[in-house]
Amino acid sequence: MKKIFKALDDPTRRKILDLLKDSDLTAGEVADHFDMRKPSVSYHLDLLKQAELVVSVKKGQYVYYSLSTSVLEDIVTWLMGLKDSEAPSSDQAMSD
Amino acid sequence: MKKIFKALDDPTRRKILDLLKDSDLTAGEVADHFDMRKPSVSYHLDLLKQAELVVSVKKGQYVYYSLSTSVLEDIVTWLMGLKDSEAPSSDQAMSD
DNA sequence: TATATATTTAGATAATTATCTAACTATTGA
DNA sequence: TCAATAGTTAGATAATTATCTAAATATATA
Repeated sequence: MKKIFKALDDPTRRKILDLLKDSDLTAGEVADHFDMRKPSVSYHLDLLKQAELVVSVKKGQYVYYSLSTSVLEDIVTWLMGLKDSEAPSSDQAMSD
Repeated sequence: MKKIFKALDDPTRRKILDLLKDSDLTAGEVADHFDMRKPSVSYHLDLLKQAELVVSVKKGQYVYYSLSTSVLEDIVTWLMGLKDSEAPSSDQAMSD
């Protein structure tokens, strides 16, 4: 969870996720959407990968990135848990 | 959304939200749950307040904090939007 | 009124993060 | 084989963030 929250706390990374929502993209194609050097975009892609929000597949000289949103389950569950405070509090340590 | 993602990207603040899920607390009571000085906790409470994830009410010399999760709607909607648009590519077809 | 308690504000500092340039690896194709 | 292209890694730096101590504000109470 820690890494996912961190990954989501950045406008560039959130925009990358939105882009990948529409279609898989190479690292270069992702970079084309930003006014930023490629190594910086690579850095953001790496953080998204660490959070397991994206996966990458190398095809020849290209690296394709695509969304992988199964890890969002936990976060959505936690957020919904905040919303109905009357729920039985199975107090697991997601906060750390 | 920016401020909400920022507010959520910290273990102390996430734990504060979990605490407030169970009951409203004064700033001091919140601080008691952490190995951290009161001004630091006050700082975190302020960020949560800026994100409108908590509200505070002063009663005498105490300040009570409570959860205010309506702003989570947007985030949950956005997250679910990412999930829904999964797999535009060569992945497995959905089973019927 | 004076003192204690609860909380926040101000200012300093250490830690973390995002960005850059330069250099490196891997792959393609002439 | 060599040059071009795609992408990442390394190292430096600026910006942001989390923490602390000291001081300020507000309230309660003896």
